[in-house]
Amino acid sequence: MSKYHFNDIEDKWQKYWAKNQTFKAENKSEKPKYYVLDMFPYPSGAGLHVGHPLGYIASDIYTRYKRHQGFNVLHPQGYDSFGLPAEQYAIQTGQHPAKTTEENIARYREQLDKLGFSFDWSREVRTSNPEYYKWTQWIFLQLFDSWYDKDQNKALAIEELRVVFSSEGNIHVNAVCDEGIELFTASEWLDFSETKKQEILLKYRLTYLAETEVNWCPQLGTVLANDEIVNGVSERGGYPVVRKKMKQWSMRITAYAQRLLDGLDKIDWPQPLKDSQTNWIGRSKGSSVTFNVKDHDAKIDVFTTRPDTIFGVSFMTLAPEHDLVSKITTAEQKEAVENYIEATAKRSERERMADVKTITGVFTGAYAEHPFTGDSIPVWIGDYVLAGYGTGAVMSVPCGDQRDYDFAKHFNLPIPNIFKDADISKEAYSDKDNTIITNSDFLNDLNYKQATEKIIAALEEKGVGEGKINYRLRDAVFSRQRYWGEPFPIYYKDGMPHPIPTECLPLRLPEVEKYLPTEEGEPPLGRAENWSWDEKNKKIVSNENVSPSAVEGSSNENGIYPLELNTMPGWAGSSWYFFRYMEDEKRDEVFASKEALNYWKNVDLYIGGSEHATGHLLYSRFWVKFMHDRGLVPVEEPFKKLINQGMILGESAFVYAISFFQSKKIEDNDKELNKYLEFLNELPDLFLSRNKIKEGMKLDSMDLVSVSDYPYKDLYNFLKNEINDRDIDANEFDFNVMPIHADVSLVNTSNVLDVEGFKSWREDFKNAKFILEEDGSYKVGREVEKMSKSKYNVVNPDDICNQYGADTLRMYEMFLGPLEQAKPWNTAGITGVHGFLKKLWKLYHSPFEGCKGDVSQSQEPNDFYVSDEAASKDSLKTLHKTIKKTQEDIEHFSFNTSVSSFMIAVNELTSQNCNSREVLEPLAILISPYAPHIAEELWQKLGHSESISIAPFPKFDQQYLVESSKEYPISFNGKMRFTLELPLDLNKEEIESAVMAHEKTAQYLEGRTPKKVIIVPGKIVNIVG
RNA sequence: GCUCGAGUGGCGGAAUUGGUAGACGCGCUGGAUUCAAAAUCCAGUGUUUUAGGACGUGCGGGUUCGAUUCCCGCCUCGAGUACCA
Repeated sequence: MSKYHFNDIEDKWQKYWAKNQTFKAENKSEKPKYYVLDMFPYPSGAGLHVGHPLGYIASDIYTRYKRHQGFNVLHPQGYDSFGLPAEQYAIQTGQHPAKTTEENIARYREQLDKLGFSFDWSREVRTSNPEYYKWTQWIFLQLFDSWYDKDQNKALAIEELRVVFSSEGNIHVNAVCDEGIELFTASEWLDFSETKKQEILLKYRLTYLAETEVNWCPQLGTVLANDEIVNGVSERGGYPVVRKKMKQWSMRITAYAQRLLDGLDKIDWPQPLKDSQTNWIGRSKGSSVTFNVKDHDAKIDVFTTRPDTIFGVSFMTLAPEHDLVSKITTAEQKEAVENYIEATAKRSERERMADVKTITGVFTGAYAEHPFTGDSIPVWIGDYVLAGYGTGAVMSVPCGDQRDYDFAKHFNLPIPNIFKDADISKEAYSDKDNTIITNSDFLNDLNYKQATEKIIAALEEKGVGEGKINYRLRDAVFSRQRYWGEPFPIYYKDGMPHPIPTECLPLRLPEVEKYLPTEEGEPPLGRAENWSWDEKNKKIVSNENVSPSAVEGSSNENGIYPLELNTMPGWAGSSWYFFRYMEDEKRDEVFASKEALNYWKNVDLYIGGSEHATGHLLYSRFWVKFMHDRGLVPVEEPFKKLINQGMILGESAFVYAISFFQSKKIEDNDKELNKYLEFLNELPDLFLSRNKIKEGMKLDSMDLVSVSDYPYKDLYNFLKNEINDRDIDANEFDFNVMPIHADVSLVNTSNVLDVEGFKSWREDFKNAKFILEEDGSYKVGREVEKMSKSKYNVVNPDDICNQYGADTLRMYEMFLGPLEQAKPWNTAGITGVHGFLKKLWKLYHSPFEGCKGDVSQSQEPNDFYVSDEAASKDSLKTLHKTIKKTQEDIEHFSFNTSVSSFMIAVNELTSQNCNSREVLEPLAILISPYAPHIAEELWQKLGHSESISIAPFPKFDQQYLVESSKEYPISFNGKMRFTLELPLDLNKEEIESAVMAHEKTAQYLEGRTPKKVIIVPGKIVNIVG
């Protein structure tokens, strides 16, 4: 008999798809295109758990649906294969990261293949492959070769800048560039040495080398970008991060701040994701104000969002790192200021964050001059002012800003009030909307908006400020002091970076004998012996050939120069990979051909986690905008629609370890004390079953509980037994309870622990003892947490596939709940979905009693059998209802509800004894995006020789759903009391008379006359009264 | 603190523009089948009750004939962000 042998079926079709290249996308097609992409995985050594494929399943369903709809779909997959974990592993084991990466990828691929995804693997990319990173390096050089023109609001070739410099100097150049660039004329430019020219150009390049304050992580031995730091520690590993000045490559992403903000309106992304990018970019509108420092030839520039409060300034605060500090500090204050700077530099970022309440600062002794009143304003330094934001200086208006207020209170500085009728005795008044300015000269009696307009005009007229927009977004540090990343195609000549000619790319990672920094503190590439560039012969040569004179730029140089030792960060390769997939044939010649780029354009649907909100998703948008400016790609946004899949959480299991402590008062009696300590030392590990823990008891704490007071006597009895005939009192003990993760595979669905399995699970639990429930079992506690190896709550998809099949796993993951929501995994529930697939299988096989058609054709009971006779009206209704629902659900990414509707359909068709081809054929297509293997198998049995994957999606026909009557809910005062079946063609009056004539109506009215009768034909009847 | 999201049975979750709350599945209870188990099938399953009903979508108000859905005010949980001038 033909049972549902899912393992055989799935194996068969996975082989068939691979062999026939069923899912290969065409770059030339009559069909409309559609591009579905998953955020590509980092191939970690741990392999996949059931949480990882969630997004892949969703995108695969959508992909397969689009194919049924007649689209030419591009659905590729690859690996983000450069990264820290492989390198950390290499440091520990000495294995080349390329090797472990290769192994991890093989494992990932095997796991992915088992799930039946319809990826076009012929287009796979790996960011660590030289054929791929060749183009990452190439794009880097394009950035190196570009500057940002604010007038045209786009990136232009650096060559154009040289032309402008040669003809008119830099006076009229309006570029996004380093601050404080000296002005020069055309003739001065032409007289500059080439090195000087390079130095100047570097200040304009979109990727540039500069001494910047970076986040340095000593444990990882590398700098980190802002988005790689979570709560003041490194995202990977959780190591502390300190601030340090270093010469680093940076990306001038700030040039694109406004466009990155504006572009958000044009893309269909989840609002929370857009919000977090908006916040990250952090646009604020205000103005700059310049204050002269008294008795010094110095000016303090500040940025403020409240220029209207300028008459409320009572002091100024500089960041301790501010350049002016050393210049303006008076002799008397010198020592205090220096001590303060030293103290703040020592504090790590984390300490500064954890401790926002302590107010610290020092007076510099200097005074600034108020631009309007001419008053003297004391200049302080304080670490509440950040060096990296705005100008690193603020005009402090204590009456309007809470931090300034707190600072003023703490140091007894004056708090002048410039707000009409505002109470500032307890806190600052920061309510912009109800502001009326007073005590402010020409701003008196104006509101916030009027005052702001007027003061900006006044500042501009006086030449001491202007309206300005400020962004929180910083330029992105692009150097990493690591091995396993893309080498920069850069060498250093006379201290200036020079690009490797593009025809020489890729610049391959050199071999090193260790993956650690050098003894001199250089990055790992400093260990490479052949890591110098021969400019004349255009090749990599041994470092021995570099003559010291070459580095210093003397005249007798030999043309051989040292190569850059840093590598690129993880986001380099992931910022453009979606374009690489578009190209299938000319990958050697271009990163992607014009034809491919113009055909596929951008990703129509992108699915991945929300953790990439301010990293990958922002950098990709930046690179795409840049590439668009330089004419490399036709689009300005990479991902048209984006969906964040929610995390699948694990259900951790806990056992409860008991620790005993002696509580007997023993005074100066070592012997007595030792007796107890010795006994405690010899006690085996003890675990308490879940229900033996007193309700409300504190776990994981040092609050001890007395054994003799504990309501369950098991602990006392345990001790008594262990004490045996020793001279120790079992009542003289306290204990506490520590929950410990147990591996979920040791626990069954009723939360009962496999005690023997647990003892052999870990060596240190070998002799463990257990206090069991009354029924003799050990029950674990459960808690929903992130799925992770360290919490022992990982469920492996391979196991699920072996036991239930990939189709079941796919459907179950969808069935768990809405795609975007986080939800706990519970293996127990999978039987429902598995049972559904069995029922579906049966629908095409078992000749039911009373089924239509000639049953004798079927040779055996349970053989495949589908009738060619017309389906019943009910079955057609079921089918079309399901077509409608499925289509709507897929288009709204509501995959959980469509699984329900399949279940309903199969339940209904089963009870209708339906076995008509007319219904069962389209049903197979409907289900095929979700459960492709079983659908292919049924499709083949239905007599088709081609894959079901391109069968046209069934057409919904309204006529099968037309009802002639409706079961009306009859409500009294809004409460439904009974239902009444009435023809749908009745008008309001007819419905009313039918309802009023009904005996139950009279019963519920109890003789009252209805005040009102609400009738919505086809919906409801509500009687009020 | 700020921004965003979410609160519905024992559990995961349904409910189109306000119109029969709890679809579907798990779990649980009872039954059929079986030597027994698995598997399968059937029935029941929000709470409460004096069996008519009453109460029920985080809490308190409001709009409405009618509110899980709309409005106002709170509470709790989760995510992001963190002195941003």
